[in-house]
Amino acid sequence: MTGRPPSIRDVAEVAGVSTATVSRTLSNPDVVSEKTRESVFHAIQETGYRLNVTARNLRRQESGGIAVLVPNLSNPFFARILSGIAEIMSEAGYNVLITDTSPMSHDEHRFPEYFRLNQTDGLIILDGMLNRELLLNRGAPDARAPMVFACEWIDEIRRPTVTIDNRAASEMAVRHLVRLGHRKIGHVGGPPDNVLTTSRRDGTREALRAAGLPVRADWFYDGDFSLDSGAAAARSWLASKDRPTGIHLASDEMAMGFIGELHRAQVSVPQDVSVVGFDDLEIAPHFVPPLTTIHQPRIEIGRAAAKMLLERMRTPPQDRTRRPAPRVVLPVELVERLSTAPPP
Amino acid sequence: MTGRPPSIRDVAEVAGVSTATVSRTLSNPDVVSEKTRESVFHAIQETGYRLNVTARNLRRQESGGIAVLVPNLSNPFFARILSGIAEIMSEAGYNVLITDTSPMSHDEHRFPEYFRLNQTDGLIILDGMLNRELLLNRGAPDARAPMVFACEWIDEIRRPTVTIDNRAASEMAVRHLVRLGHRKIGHVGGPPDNVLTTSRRDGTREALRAAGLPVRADWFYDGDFSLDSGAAAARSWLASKDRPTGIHLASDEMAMGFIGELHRAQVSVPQDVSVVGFDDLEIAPHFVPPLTTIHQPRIEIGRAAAKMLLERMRTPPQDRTRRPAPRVVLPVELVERLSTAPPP
DNA sequence: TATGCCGATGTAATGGATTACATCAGGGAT
DNA sequence: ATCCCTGATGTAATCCATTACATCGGCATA
Repeated sequence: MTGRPPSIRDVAEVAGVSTATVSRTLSNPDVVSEKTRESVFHAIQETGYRLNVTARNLRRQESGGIAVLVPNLSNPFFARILSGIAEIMSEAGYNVLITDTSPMSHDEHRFPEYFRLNQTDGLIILDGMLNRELLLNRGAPDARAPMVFACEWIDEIRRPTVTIDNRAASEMAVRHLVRLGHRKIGHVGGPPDNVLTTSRRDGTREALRAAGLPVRADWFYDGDFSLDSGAAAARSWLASKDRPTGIHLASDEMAMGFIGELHRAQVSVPQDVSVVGFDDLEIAPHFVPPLTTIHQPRIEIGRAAAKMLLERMRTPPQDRTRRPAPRVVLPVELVERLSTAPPP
Repeated sequence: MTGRPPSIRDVAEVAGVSTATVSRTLSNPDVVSEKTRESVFHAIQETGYRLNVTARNLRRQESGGIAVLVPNLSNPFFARILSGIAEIMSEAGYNVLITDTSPMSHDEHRFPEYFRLNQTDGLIILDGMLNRELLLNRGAPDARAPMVFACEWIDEIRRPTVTIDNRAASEMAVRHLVRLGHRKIGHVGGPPDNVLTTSRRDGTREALRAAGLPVRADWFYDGDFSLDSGAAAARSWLASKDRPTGIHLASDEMAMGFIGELHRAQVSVPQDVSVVGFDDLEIAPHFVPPLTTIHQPRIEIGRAAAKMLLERMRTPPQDRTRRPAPRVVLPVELVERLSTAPPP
């Protein structure tokens, strides 16, 4: 009874037209006469026909999907960015393949799989630490593949980017501490080679310098954006003699890990030390204490990246390389909550 | 210079064999002679050939991908489950399409898109509130499509499931409060019709009954698993006269929202009220105070669901409907941290 | 009436890999 | 020497939708 699913042929037969007409009715309704159009739609109803996307993709030399490369899916920071991407992309009829790159970095072997030709029509990259050569040479998406960076980026690779002004954002964070009266201000950065780490650290330094405050190496702790690394930074802070009274951490997760660890040591925020995070995760306003932080418009970042990629996919390759890669910078804002106060 | 990418034909030509042999070399190396195999591999190297997955999928009547239906991507609970799924699935050569169902529930219209025939070879469903009929009748994955449920499930749909024993888990949570000496215990549940809500609430009731404690309707608050709903529950708690001294909330996010809101009202946990969550999110040990909660083996849930789906996809349809749907129940444990203490 | 054009539709090639079936060569058995 | 069998390989149909090109009918203009 239920043989194979109905194909365009069956529809054509029922409607009494050729397969070409059915196809046209579906992808370009205006070119067929109204009478035909109706009988085709009717035949589609009757047969229960559904387009075979794979066949279309094969013929059109597309894949119907795009891939998003996320450095770490467990980081809640990315969820809303992905929502934004998925929203725009599925509206445009694309599938969104989400790929966590963290296993790849250690297992280069599997990497090119994700780039198999025809596997994806485009790439949104949220991970600035991917192996450059791998990205450009080996795996199939040769230098001409539509590709946009969001949040993070890679300097040597000239591609459209959607970012925020990380430097200015960290400056804002630090200025806020300065404004509250802090004179001893520290910083916890992300992983060493990350572009965000660099810009945020530079912003922090710049703001300190502008305020005439010391930039002390022993007040600049290392982290990796994770909760645990925030806790580790807290331990360093506790261990030092001359402690900063205000700290700006390059991610909310670190800020929360930091505060959590201090709490365990009976040190309270903001009474004993003020904390400014970065990201404004959903949980930030619910944390104890509610976190002062830099708000990133994450859904917007995702949407903007998706739109940019769509545009990029629509422009023919030769035009693509010619024009300079557009750079969108979205605005951020400081959200003042209760993890900051005047110094003790 | 760079025409279209090399196809199996080009390889065949270079290797001096037929396309059939190339295909066999790739998908079934044992049947070709060693000499041929070598020359084919060599030709692949030389031409830079990559398999066109779309063509293979068309021919094999597969899609090469599976879809995961997540109720809410922003909920950090799902990240590790997705990691587990992706790990197993990409090992097996499948793409993983992650789909947030929250826009769908309101926009039924778009729903069937995701189920287009040949769009996915299987489904992992983490959302027990999907429209049953939609799932079974309309969209293409007619009743025979490989489909497994994880975390949540739908009673009327008999499919393999990977779950935890939610009822027993909540019993554990409540027993812990009882053991600490609490006699007035409340509960905050998830969204009304959710299967998890029901089982966890039942577990809570059962444990109270077993301990000879009152099950008071005014101590059972409504929530929806979100941070905000936890905060709302806290406001209800604050507003009531006769307050429970211990609360078990059906998700960590709610527990954190609850604690955060209480903190704002100068009520502290666990001094004034003890809190037990559910899930053991990454942030739970870093929260202030560190959260006592039920640990769910989330990566394992993801892995198990993926393995089950793979097996399901391998068994022919007729066998599939015949055999009873397997049910895997993974163990949970109570993690005692600092959000619980004896009652004031 | 003949010519030309346009809109609507059909015909058939195409995309790339898979695989049922056909073929062929070589070894072993009689 | 003949026949059969087996392992290796080739031939060609197939999966389904798309689209360049061909065709056809009808209307308008000369």
